[in-house]
Amino acid sequence: MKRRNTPSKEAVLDLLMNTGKAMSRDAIEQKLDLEIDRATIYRVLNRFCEDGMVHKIVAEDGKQYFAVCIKCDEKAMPVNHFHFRCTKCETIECLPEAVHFSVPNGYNVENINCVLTGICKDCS
Amino acid sequence: MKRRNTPSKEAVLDLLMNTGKAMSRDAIEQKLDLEIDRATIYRVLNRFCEDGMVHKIVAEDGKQYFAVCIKCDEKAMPVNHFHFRCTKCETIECLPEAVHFSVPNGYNVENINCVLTGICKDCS
DNA sequence: AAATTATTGCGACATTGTCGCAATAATAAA
DNA sequence: TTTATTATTGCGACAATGTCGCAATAATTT
Repeated sequence: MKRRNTPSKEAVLDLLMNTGKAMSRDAIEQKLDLEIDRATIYRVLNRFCEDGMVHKIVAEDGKQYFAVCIKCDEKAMPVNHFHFRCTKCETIECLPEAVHFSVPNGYNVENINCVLTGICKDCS
Repeated sequence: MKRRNTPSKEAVLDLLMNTGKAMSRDAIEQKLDLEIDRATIYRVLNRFCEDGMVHKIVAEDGKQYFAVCIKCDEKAMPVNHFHFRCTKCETIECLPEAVHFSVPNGYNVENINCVLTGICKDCS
């Protein structure tokens, strides 16, 4: 299962790196110059997630958002960080704020999904 | 807009109070003895939310889950608490763990949605 | 240049959540 | 009790999300 380099793959990754925010499939589709099929975009994104280059967040709107992890490393972003979704510009940012919590005995946490919703700095 | 008492309303509320967990529309539909239309269930639930009796969480599966707030008060549950979604029994619990965070200047938080996913005490 | 196989596009699908509209039923008024 | 008011329901329709199978395409290896 060796990965191959394709225009779709590069275009999506470039876009995610340039915007630096978490984007939904339709936002990606709109901002892209290329026309890429919906299913393909999801497959590309999910492959990125498998390879650990991208992480996925599900927001209150029930949609999946994808953000590059590299950006997180640059800013020394904690692994489990909060996300901020702006309802005006419809983007999601990774916040440099770690999620701290504890769970009762017997609970086994495998995944964390924390999203704060509101108006972001640029929009207020 | 005075609320009226209906069998649907009572049935849904009873169910939510008895299970004490956050349930999705389809889980509610299955566990219910009555047959209630999908749209009606959503309308009942959203009315509960408007009235502050129920709160809504969106999980990583992109679905909405609804939990009674009364239970939170009994246990002195913090307003913004973590939720735990078990992938085995497919239920969501309110955890007695408050969500603490801070946001950069200029950000205005209106809503909080924090879900931890994994295996719960009963299923492990 | 040919063979291998990862990737793509297309169509189809199940599912979620919402909305408008006419019919029904809960409550208030007579 | 009977009538009037209007909140609620059921139905159908709808847009949107995310997934999957399959045949065609194209990136990589031989």
